[in-house]
Amino acid sequence: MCSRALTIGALAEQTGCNVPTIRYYEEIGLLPPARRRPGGHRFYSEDDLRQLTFIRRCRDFGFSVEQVRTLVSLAQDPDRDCNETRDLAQAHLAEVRRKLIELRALESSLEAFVDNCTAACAGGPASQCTITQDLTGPRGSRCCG
Amino acid sequence: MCSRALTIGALAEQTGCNVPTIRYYEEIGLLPPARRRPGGHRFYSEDDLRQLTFIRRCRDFGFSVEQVRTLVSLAQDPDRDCNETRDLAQAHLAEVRRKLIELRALESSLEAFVDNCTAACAGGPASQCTITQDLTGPRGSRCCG
DNA sequence: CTTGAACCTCAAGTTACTTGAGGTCGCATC
DNA sequence: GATGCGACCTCAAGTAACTTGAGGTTCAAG
Repeated sequence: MCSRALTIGALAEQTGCNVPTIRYYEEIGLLPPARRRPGGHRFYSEDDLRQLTFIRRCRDFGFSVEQVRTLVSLAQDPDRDCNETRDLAQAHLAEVRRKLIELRALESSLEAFVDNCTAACAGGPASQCTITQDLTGPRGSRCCG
Repeated sequence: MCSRALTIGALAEQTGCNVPTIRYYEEIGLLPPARRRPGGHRFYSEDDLRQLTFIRRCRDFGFSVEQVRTLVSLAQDPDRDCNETRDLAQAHLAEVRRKLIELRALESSLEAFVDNCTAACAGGPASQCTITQDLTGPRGSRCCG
């Protein structure tokens, strides 16, 4: 036997979750109800540790809680097809790639803003700042053009 | 004079915001209270259009509503220093770069998962899927190792 | 036996909106 | 002048995924 029991604090530490987050996961049914000590404190096994590590990693990897719920049930049901898991991961990969494209565009816009402002208007009034003007749009203050 | 008045619907269309979002921005004070027709309907000017465009663009660029609030007040106060605007943009740029790094790491992990699963276990039970196993961690099901 | 950290529950707060219910306005048509 | 109907109105509640707070209990050490 090797079931060192973990407190919720120890579990939190080992998984990188916060304590209230673990209780929250239990509340929403992402984790099964924890076993309890006579006094009411939760305790956890190594299996629980593995399961929460899995969940935590999925969340780190950007899966939504609902997606994680699916992944967990997939991982626990030996009859389910592994293609489902892969499809989920693949859909998620596509989403990550879309975000990457957006973020890269955002990065160069911001970079240009900052450089431009430093070069052109450093220290002037904010209403004349090139960043503000770029964001206000090319129409400027013209009217009924 | 050139003040074509816009309905909230037209404003929404031209800025890319949803109608309830505009009302929400008014409610939280990001937009000033709109003027009203006798019947109670809101209407907007070209200036309002420019201001909401600014706000919308800031949001698209990932600034939080609170940051946008600051940017708006900077843009409207001719006495404020433009360096504040630049600093905000720069801080935001740094954050975008952090996210980019994370996302790139995430991308390659997911890519590896998917490729691995396709190559190694396509169609097998999900509990044996390489993705599931990778996410469960290197410890596998060993105990007290 | 006392102290203090860690635990407990329950409720409310957070961000940035979206959705829904139930009712009103304005404009075009008959 | 009635009628239809789409766009508008308000107010309340829902969403994701937690976090924070209040107020009280348990456990382990000294």
